[in-house]
Amino acid sequence: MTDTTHFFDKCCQVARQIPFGRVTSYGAIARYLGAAKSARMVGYAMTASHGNDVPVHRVVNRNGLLTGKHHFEGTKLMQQLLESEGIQIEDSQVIDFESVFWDPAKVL
DNA sequence: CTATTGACTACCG
DNA sequence: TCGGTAGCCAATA
Repeated sequence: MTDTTHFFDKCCQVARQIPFGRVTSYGAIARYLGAAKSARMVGYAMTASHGNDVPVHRVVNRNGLLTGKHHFEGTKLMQQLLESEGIQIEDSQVIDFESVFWDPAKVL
């Protein structure tokens, strides 16, 4: 596991630790992993982890926009999930994103 | 090994 | 404010 897959696994681990009713950004996770420029890889890892217990729906882009909604069954499924957790969504974008934002480095 | 791609981010006009 | 371009890096073909 000390290979390149390490990055992939770490992303899943962090995403799994996202508390209920909170969200985080790809860049935040990437930065925590020491690869701030690999934000895309975080999202890529999410797709691969999409079949695991990883609440990837809590991961959004830097603007709080649900860019990954297309990877779910329904484009509105991701939004519904977040709203279900008490997060307000408008036009596939997280309202008060800063308030619900969860920084991995802050807990880990 | 090379080329393409993508759930990003930052910069530019 | 907004659309297009560039840079980045790892996985996949």
